[in-house]
Amino acid sequence: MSPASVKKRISESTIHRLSLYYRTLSLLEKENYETVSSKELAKREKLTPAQVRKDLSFFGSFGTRGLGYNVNELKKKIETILGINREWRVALIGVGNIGSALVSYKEFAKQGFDIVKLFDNDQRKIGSNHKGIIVSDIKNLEKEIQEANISMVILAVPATVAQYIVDDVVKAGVTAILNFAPINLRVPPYVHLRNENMAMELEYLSFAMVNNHSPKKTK
Amino acid sequence: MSPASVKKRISESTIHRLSLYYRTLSLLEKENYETVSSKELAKREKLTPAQVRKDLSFFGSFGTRGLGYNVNELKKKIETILGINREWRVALIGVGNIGSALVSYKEFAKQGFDIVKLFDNDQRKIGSNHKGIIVSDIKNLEKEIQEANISMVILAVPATVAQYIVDDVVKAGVTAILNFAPINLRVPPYVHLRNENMAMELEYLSFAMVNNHSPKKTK
DNA sequence: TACTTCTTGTGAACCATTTCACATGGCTTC
DNA sequence: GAAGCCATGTGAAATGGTTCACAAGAAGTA
Repeated sequence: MSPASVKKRISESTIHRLSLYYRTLSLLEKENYETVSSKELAKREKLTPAQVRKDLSFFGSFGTRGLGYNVNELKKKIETILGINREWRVALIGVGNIGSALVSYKEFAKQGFDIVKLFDNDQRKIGSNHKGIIVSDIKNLEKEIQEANISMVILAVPATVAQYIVDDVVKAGVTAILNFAPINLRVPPYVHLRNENMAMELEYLSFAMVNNHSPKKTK
Repeated sequence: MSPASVKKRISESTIHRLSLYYRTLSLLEKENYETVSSKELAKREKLTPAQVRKDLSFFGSFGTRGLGYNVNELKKKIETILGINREWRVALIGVGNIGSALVSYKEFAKQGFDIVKLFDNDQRKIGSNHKGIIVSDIKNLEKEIQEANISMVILAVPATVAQYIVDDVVKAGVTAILNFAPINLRVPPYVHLRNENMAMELEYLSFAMVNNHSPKKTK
C-alpha cells in the first residue's frame, strides 16, 4: 500500500529501530526461526507490536496476516532499505586507540562496511600493518581516497585536527562521515555527517542515577 | 520558576542536548567567553534558540535577560544536572579491542568517569597493566566490584557472554551499565542500561546515502 | 463451505516534543 | 530616570511520533 517509491520523511528513530530489527532477525535466523510476529519482535526489543508494524509499513507490507513475517525475507528487505545489501568502501582516518579498535570491529564487516584504507599522520604508524591493511600517510589522503573509490569515512582523530581533515575528505568527494571526535564539524549540505559520542551515554547514565530517572528505552 | 525539585519527565533528547551544551560551554570557556546567548549556543549545535532555552528551563532559569548565560556558571549548572560534578568509580569489563581503547578515552576521565578496575577472562591479559591499572580475573568480579565501590560498569565483551556477566554485575550491586555488545540484555527494572551500537550510525549513513535523505540533525 | 484463530496494515486518537511569539526584566546610554 | 535594546523564560500552537483499535486476509479445522 505504501511503496518505497513514495517519498515520505522517515524519522531517525525508525531507521535506528530498523537496525535493531535487523540484528534480531539475524539472531532469529541462526535460531532457525521461519517466521516471527510483530509481537515477538517487539518483545525482544522492548517495544510495542504496533511500533514494529508501523515502522515496517513505511516501506511496504512484508508480512502475512495470521502468520507474521518470514525471517529471512524480512531481513533481506531491511538490508535493502538500510542499503547494507552491498559493499561500502570505507576509509578509517586516525589509527590511535579508537581507530585501531574499529579496524577489528566485526559488526562493521558483517554489514558490508569494508574498511579498505587506513590513514594517519604519525610517521611511526605509517607503513604499519593493521589487520592486513597498511597505514597510509595522510598527506596523500585526497589522491588515495579517490583511487580507492572510497565513499564513506570514519574519523577517529583528535578534535583539534578533525575539521581540516573533514575539509580534505569532502574535497576528495566523500559524502558520508562518521565522526568520533568530540567536536561539531562543518560540512556542505550534501554531505552526511553523524557523530558518535561515547561519553554521552555515560552522561545519560549518570543523570539517570542522580535523578532516579526510571529507565525506559535504551535508544 | 521551575525548580529542579519539581519532578517532570525529562526527555532523552533533552539530556543528550545538555551533553552537547556542556561540551560547547567547555570550549567557550577556553575561548574566554564570559557569556553566551541561546542564539550563539544554538548556532554551534545546529539547533534553534528556543530549543536551547526550553531545555534549560526544565531545570531552572540560569540566564540574564538581555545578556544571555554566564558560561562558567551554566557549565557548572549542567555538570550538576548531569551528575558529572562528582567522581564515578567505573569498572571496565573486557579488555579486547574496544575495551582497551576505552581505557585511554580521555573524554571519560574529563567528565568524572574514573575507570578504576579492569576485568577479563583471558589468562594472557589478567595481570597485565593498562594505563596503570592491572587487569583482574573476572572470576573475582563480584567481590572486587564491591570492594572497589564501583557504581558503573562498561561492558566490552563478546555478545555470547554479555548476559552472564551482566547478571553477576547486577548481583554485585551495580545499577548502571553501558553495553557495547551487540545484544539485548535483560536487567532488573532498577538497573539503568544503555547500549552503544557503533554499527547503527554507519547504517544510518548508509540509509541516508541510498535514499538521498537530506541530512538534518546529527543526533 | 463455514467457522475459528491469528496477526497484519493502517487511519484515527493520543501523547510528546519543538517552535512560535511575546511579556518581562536587566543593562546601557543619554 | 526614561528610553531603547536585547535576550530570557514560558504559555500556547504546531508539528511529529507512538499507540489504539479494528477491518481484513491467511491458515487450519470440521
